[in-house]
Amino acid sequence: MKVDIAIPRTKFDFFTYNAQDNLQVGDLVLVPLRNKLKYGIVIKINSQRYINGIKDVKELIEEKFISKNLLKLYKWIADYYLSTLGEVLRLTVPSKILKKYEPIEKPAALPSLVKTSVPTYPQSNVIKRILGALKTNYFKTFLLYGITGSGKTEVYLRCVDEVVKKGGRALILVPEISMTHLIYKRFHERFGNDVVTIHSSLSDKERKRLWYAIKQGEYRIIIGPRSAIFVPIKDLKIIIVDEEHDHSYKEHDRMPRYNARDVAVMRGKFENIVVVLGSATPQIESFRNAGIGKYQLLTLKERIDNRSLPEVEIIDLKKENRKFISPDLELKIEETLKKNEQIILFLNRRGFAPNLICPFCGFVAKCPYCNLPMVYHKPGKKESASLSCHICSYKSKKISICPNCARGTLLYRGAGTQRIEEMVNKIVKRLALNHGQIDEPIVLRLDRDIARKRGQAEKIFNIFEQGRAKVLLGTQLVTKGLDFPEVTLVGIVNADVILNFPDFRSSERTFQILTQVAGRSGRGKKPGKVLMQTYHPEQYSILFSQLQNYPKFYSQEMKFRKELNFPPFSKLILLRFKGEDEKAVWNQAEKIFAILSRMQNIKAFGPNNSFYYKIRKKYRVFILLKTPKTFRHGKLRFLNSYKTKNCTLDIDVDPLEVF
DNA sequence: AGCACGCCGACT
DNA sequence: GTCGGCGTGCTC
Repeated sequence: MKVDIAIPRTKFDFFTYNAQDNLQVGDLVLVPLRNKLKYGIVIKINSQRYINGIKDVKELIEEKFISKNLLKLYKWIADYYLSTLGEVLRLTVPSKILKKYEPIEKPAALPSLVKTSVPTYPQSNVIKRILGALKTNYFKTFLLYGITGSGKTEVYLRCVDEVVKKGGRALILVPEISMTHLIYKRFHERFGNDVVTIHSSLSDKERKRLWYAIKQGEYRIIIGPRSAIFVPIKDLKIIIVDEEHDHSYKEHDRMPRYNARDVAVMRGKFENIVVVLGSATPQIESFRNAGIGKYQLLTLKERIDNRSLPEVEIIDLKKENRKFISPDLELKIEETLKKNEQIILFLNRRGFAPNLICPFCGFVAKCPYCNLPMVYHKPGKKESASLSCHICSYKSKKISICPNCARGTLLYRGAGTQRIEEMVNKIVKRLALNHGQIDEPIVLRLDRDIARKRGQAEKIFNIFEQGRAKVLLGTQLVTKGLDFPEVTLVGIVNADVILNFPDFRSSERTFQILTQVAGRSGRGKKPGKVLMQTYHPEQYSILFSQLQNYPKFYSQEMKFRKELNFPPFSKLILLRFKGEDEKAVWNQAEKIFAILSRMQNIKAFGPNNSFYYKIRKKYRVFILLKTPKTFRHGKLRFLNSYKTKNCTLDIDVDPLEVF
């Protein structure tokens, strides 16, 4: 008999082989491909496909390697994201197969409800609804919209507890590595060794072992980032997607460009289980889905223990004469430090200064590969002062004299986290605080430059949690999921960084990030305060994040989306053309644009320069397609063959960034 | 996507 | 003389 076999890390859906009759769909086999042996998964038996030169399956490795439900899911992903099964399986099957894995025999640890707390009334209402759905053993998706500090994690814990008691298993997706351990901590103290995290710093060997261990049911609670959605789990009963609006759930670099949140919902559908999407600032599409009944909306409107949301004050930077830290913010920082309370400062920009500019001729230091301004980084303990391209990571030595006119010294323009750190340290010094440990810094900076070192972020969070430092200053890393009760002041140094992106989601992202970071304030007994510095105090995402009013932001944003026919009113597909030969890239884009504009039900926009027109010497041009939501976009698959020598084409279904 | 084959520059 | 650079093209 002939069988169709999907082979991971190929760009095809499947290959056809001759085989014995004993093979079943889902089996793992070894097959010859291009005079090498490869692992593959049987996706169809009794294939009628006719093709020359069919080879034989070499060996059956493992029966029922992938379940039918998961295979259905993988096919859906390949289909929906215009990818192939071979590409999808790259994410789902360990690169080297472990033979004869023996699960460790461990006692079935009962959930240890040691640190259980009593849920509040609103929490228990929400929990009741989810538990009700769990009892039915049927697919249902909940959108848990709960404001910051309303205790969403407690809801997750309760639901997982119920699932585990009944012998089921739970999968919890979290946005990224830095957040994995925060959630892990909460689950670990409740469930002990039944919890496992899959984080990116695992070695291949450990990852492989975990994959098998999980598949064979060794753990009951699995926590991981977006790729964890693919892991086979026995008796899976619930999938929780924490901070469902987060952009790190979307893969944008390579195929398949999936969104793990949406894949989670589809997995729930195929496996007939419950999915919970949680957020204080749901993605517009998700809230819409709740509005039209596709998801069930659950709401937590209040903070736990009757704590109030922090008071948010806007500071108009137009009136502050180009100061990075306004007098109001400076005063508030001083007051808070004097009271010995903690501060989080947020600025979405790494480095010391985003521009190095000549005051005489206007020269700006730019990356030779991307033609974009280089960011000045101060010397660190190991690195010397440098200019760094934040797009391609190219680094060069810092220059002082203008290479263009040689008339004088280059100036720093703008401020990144390093510069703000310096300024805050000056404030601290002036106060001459009695800190006890002289050698420990009062101000901690956390951005990707620092978090790059393994375990460093965790270390910084721990120091801050213990109160050994008073100010935590950083980029997006300090906005997500942090729960430090002693923080009573959050300062947003520049609320506009994301707003200035030419993207239809820039308002939404601004609202999300400002609301999230504001929510870090006043989580303990003392009331919190937020100071938000902006050049656009009248902009609606700034205003509604000041009020921390998601529903109002949602309805305003929906008006704009409807007017311009953006999601959730349409479906987007982004085509990105890239190549070193500028002309070839444009030619190819024009050619495809002509084809697409003749197609029914597709509105094509472009071709346009990308916002980053050149990255690593490659020019970038895009076409945006808007289609009706119900449009079957599978017919666009033919675009995959439009790659040429000089021009590659990336296709992104449901892109989150359109520039 | 990988992985081989293939045809030109700097090395033991 | 070869090692290896990455351009090109194929995989049941």
